[in-house]
Amino acid sequence: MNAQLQRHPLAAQVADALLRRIRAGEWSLGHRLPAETVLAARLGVGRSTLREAIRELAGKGVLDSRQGAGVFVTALDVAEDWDAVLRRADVAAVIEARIAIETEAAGLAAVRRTPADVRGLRRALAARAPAGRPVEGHVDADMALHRAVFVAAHNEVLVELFDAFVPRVRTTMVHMLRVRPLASEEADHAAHAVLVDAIARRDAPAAAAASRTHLTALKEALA
Amino acid sequence: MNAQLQRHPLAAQVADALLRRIRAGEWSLGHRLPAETVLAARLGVGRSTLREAIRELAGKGVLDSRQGAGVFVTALDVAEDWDAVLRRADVAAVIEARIAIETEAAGLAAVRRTPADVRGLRRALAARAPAGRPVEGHVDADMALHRAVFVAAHNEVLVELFDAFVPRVRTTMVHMLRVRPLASEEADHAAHAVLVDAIARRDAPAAAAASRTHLTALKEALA
DNA sequence: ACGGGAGATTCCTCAGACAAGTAGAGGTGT
DNA sequence: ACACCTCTACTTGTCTGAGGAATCTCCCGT
Repeated sequence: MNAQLQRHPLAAQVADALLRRIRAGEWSLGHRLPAETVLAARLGVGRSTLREAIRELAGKGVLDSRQGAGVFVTALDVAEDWDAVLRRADVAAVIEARIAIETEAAGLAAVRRTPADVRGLRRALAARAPAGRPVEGHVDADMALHRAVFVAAHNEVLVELFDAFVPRVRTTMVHMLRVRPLASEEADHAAHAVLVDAIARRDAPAAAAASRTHLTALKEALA
Repeated sequence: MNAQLQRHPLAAQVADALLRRIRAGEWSLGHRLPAETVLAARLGVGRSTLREAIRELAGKGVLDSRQGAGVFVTALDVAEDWDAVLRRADVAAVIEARIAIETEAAGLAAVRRTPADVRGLRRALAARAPAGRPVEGHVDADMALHRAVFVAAHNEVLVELFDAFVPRVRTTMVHMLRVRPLASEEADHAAHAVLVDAIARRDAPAAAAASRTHLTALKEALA
């Protein structure tokens, strides 16, 4: 009953318990759950708490409640979220995957970039420059520049992949920069300028190489 | 589904409204929302209704509420289903993303492969060989070989990425091979053998290059 | 300048009441 | 016997009020 770790709110605990029982097959797909008042009493929680747990699972797409009819099971398990996979994974593995997609994106961007893309890249590069800001601001500006590279590559799948990586990479970088700030702001900025210039002059190998060098250094800094 | 005819409960409407305002930038990433009592009054709904809306968004991973602190924005949009993204995306874009992760994986595999990995690769290569089978069987054997490369790279994120790509790539390849079978079975098999050999003798550049030429040819065949 | 404590703020949980919607039982007319 | 209608029991939806627990802020003493 009383779990030693109470850090999760009761509603979240109830949601977990329900999901576990659904997975176990207690209520199969399409089946109706017991009425809220009954289920709440059986679980020993208030009806509001149970309702919030149901809402949480509804948000995940597992349950669906219809007024007057009942609460129904619409899925047996949650589609695994990429964010969850990345959170669980090793930081080095995440960076390696990022190297994979970003070097390729840099090469494609050098080939496909439009004048508007180049303007966007230069603007993001300039926004990255100011020093002495809070760490979050710097990291966000950095992320914006890297995203601009993917946009210039004109490949929606790669952009989506990068976006999936952002939350995990962002928190890791913020944490790292707090513990150990960059040795040289200028060198870091110069490395990014090299990448943007390579894309601007359509030099695909140079763009890919610049991207790889930068990210490999990042990987070693974080490992 | 008859979602368009269904009248949404108030809580669901509130959840949609909140998500829309979050996307619009009214509350940025990491920012705190107004207190429940304030927000409920402003929206003209009861606190429990607002709380259920918050729970629903928490289930989607957009919001996170901490007792005593407040409700915070943890993501700007809902993690979209990857299968849906890939289904919608251009085939060429999918293959390009696959090139990105697979060339990198081939290079890493050449560095990190264990003797067991090499055995697995050779077994998968042999299983790929037999001709005159139904198309699906051939494609599945091909996928198994490519997956073995990712396994040998020892990077869980890359493996997960490949697995996410499999359904889409598989159906496309099956379709293509039905319309226009391979010109030369032997040449195709030889290309894969080159890749496996490069990994076996720890030649990372050769492995990456072999992977890239093979997949680029595939991309042009499908485009 | 630094640490500690009290108060304010915020979310968490419960209970009760009534409204709104659904589904099935049972009656009615043909 | 069959189709249709109504009525009722049940279920979810919404609101209000209360008190508890966790957190943050600010002031105070050292």
